[in-house]
Parts: sequence; C-alpha cells; structure tokens
Amino acid sequence: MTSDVVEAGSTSTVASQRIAGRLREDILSGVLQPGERIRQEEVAAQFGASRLPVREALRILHSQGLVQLKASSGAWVSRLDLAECEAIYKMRERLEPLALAESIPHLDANVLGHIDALQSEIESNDDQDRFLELDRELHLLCYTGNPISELNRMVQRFWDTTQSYRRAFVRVTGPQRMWVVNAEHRLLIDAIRRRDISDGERFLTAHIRRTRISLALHPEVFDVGAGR
Amino acid sequence: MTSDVVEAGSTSTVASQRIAGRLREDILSGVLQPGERIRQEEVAAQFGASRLPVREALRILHSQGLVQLKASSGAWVSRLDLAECEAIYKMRERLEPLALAESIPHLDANVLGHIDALQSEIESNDDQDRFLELDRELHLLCYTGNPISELNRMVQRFWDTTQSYRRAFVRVTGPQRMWVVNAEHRLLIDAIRRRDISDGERFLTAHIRRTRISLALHPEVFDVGAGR
DNA sequence: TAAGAGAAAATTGGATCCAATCAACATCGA
DNA sequence: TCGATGTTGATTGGATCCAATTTTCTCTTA
Repeated sequence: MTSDVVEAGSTSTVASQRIAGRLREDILSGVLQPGERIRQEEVAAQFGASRLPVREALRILHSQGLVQLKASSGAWVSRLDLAECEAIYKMRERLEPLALAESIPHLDANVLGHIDALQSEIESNDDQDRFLELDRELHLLCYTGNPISELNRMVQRFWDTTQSYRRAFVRVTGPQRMWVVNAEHRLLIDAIRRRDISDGERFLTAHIRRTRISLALHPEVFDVGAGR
Repeated sequence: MTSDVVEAGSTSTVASQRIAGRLREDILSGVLQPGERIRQEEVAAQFGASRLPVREALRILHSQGLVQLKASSGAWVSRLDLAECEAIYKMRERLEPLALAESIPHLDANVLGHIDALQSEIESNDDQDRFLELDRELHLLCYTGNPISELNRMVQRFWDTTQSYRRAFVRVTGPQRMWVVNAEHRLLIDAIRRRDISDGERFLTAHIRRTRISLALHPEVFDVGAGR
C-alpha cells in the first residue's frame, strides 16, 4: 500500500483502497460522525463488494487513525476527548515546525502565490465550512516542499483525526477574533517569503499553541455524538 | 486492534495479531532483514493458518512501519536509506523531548532506580547486541510516565523502524567514544531526577542530534541486504 | 422499577476456492 | 550481443461459506 498515499485512494483499482478512500471522505466531510459504528456488511453492500476488502479498508483507516478497531467486536469512527485533542495539538506544535523548516527551502513562487491567494480568500470569506477547507489547504500547502514523506503523512493524520472537532469548534465560536488567526497567518506567510526558518517556526508554533488553548475553553465541542 | 498495543501481540487470541507480533519480533531481532521479501503463503504455513490472517498481520506491520506493501505484488521488510533514517532522527529530536516532558512529572522512584541501573549496566557492558537492548530500554523507560499513548506509539515506531540500522551502526563503530553516550545519558538522567524538564529536553535533543550526525558518517550501514 | 442471567440474533474472524495481476523467463528480432 | 515482446508460472486480491464471539433482547427476580 505504498500507493494509498500517492493516489488519493478513491480512484484506486484495488477495492480495499477505493473503499478506504471513500470512507475517509465520509468521515472528513462529517457524513460519518465520531463514535459512529461501521458495520462491515453495510459498507460491503454499499460498494457492491464482499466483506473482505471492507475489512482491509478498515485496517487502512485504522492505521490512519480515523477508525478504532476492537477485536471480534467491530469498528467505530475515532472519537477524541479534550485531552486527546490537546495532545494532538502538542504534537503538532513540535512536528509541524519541522515540516515547515524542511519545506521552506523548496517552495517556489507558484506555491507562495497560492498561499497568499488562500489567505486573501480566508479574509474575505464568511462561510464556516469554507474556512475549514481553506485553513487546512493553506497550512498543508506550506509543507508541500518538505521532502520527508513520512512526516507529511503524520501531519496529514493530525489534521484528519481532528477535522470533526475543528468543524464543531468553528461552529461554536463563530467568526470572533478571526483577526488573530489572520495576523498569525500573515506573519507566518511573510516569514516563509523571507525564507526565515526561525521566524516561521516561531509563528507557526505560536499559532498552533494559541489554537490549542482556545480549544480547551470549549470542552462542549467534545460532548458525545454516539456511544463509544 | 486497540489491543495490539495493550498486549504485546504474541499471546493474542486473534491469529492476525499473534502472527503480527511474531513477525515483528523476527524483524526487530534481525531474523528478517530489511529488504527481505515476505510471502504470505510461507508465513501461513509457518503458523499453521490460512493466508487471510497473514494478510491482516502484514497490514498491521505496515501500519507500524515495519513492512512495505505494494499492491498485488507483495510485502517486504521495510528498508531505509541514509536520508530516510536521518529524517526519522530529526522527527525524534522534535517528538521525544515532548514525550520526556510529559513523562517527567509522573515518574516514580521505582522507575528512576531502574533507569540508573540500566545506565550502570550500559557502562559495564561490552557486548554490542546487549548495548542495543539496554539503550532502547533506557530511553523508552524515560517515557513511561507520558500519558499520551499516541505519542508513545510514534516513538516506539521510530525505534522499531531504525532498529536494524542501529544494530549495523554499533557493529561498525564498536565501543569507540562510548564515553560521550554515557555522559549524555548521565546528564539526561540527572535532569530527570531533578524534574528539570528544560534541561531534560535539551540534553535529549542534543543526544539524538549527535547520534544522527555520527550516523551520517557511516553511510555504508545502509548498503544493501536485499533488492527493494 | 431496576438489575442480572440466559438465550437468540447479529457480527466479526478464519478457511477454502477462484480470478486477476505481476514478475520472471524465454523467444524473437534488430 | 542487446533490447523488446509474448508467454507461463507464481503470488496476491476477492468471493463465498462456516465457526466463534459478542451484543442485544427477553425473561426472571429482588
């Protein structure tokens, strides 16, 4: 399964990868909610396949942290409590600056332009779901120059597993204090343009850390959607 | 698969986990070498099971980074080149200090004593394979207080995937400059005893970083064992 | 009414068989 | 002699069936 990273997964010729890709989209888009049970047979019927590729798809998703498996029992969309989510943010605070540092020397003018465009759209945007997409795209775009593919996978995994909760968070907070996000983004982008790795790391760490602290002010985001 | 972390794997009642656990041991101990191909049928015969649990075991190992899968083609014990190994060390430099910081407040006298004992044994030891075991145990023991299980899994994964190359490295270098390792360990342990998180992080980062740089002086460690 | 034990239904784990794909080898041609 | 191409063998991916476990529902009892 080298390729389940290369090609998004949804178009793969291998059934298990295709199924994993589609389930992943459903989880990230919120169609499947955290805590929701995933029954092999249901998914198999939905895709017109047997349960076998579904089982492998569930393992793929488990390895991406999107699904929890319990032996001889079943699969559930991964849930996080506040402590687990804060832990992920703490890991992001350590790893994403490295991804940025490794990326900055390889970013070309094209990407830099794209990053600017995204930030401009964030500033003029007022749809919450759209913000979620744009913010994710902006951050991940900053790391596209990073040649350490393993690191990129880990970062993407962090974003994937927290996606539902970021969505819930922006719905709770609304557009308040967006100026802080924009200021942090602008400082980060400027550091990247100047190829200033130290400043880049600093602003990025601060941005993630502040978000983690804001998140902890809204524990209701983690109130149940379905039984564990 | 919650349990493949809880119980080591080798004693699990679920065949796929049991097989994965045994294969993992074989990889870590060097019975299976990096680059070596793993044929489903061979493993199935070896364990008296069908190929199905072997397939799932391979997926488990893949998610732990110990095995590379190629669609409709096969499985190989993961190989690293120097650049990939250096990348893992760079990630360790960022993440393990966090694991240490989260661990230090929860370490009790028992663990501290065990850590000291391990370091003493390292200093009086002169067997290379034994050093490998002791060093690994010492470092991982420093993180046992860390409540972020996801982080512990990532750290263990780093150690697992680089194990073969650490073995090759100590065989190449021999016991030279062991005093540096011992000094770093002693400073790290002292910081932990003082519950000094800043110093602990600092010495740990330096230790990993210096090892990474030493490693890069011996690229021959990564010369082939089997075709990719 | 709530809690616990037991039985039935639902769901997962594993074995066997078949199809599709890949890799290596041999053959052919330049 | 080297490279390209076709064919055959080996190996993986998927479907179906069966066994084992878990979950859930019901019935009993405090």
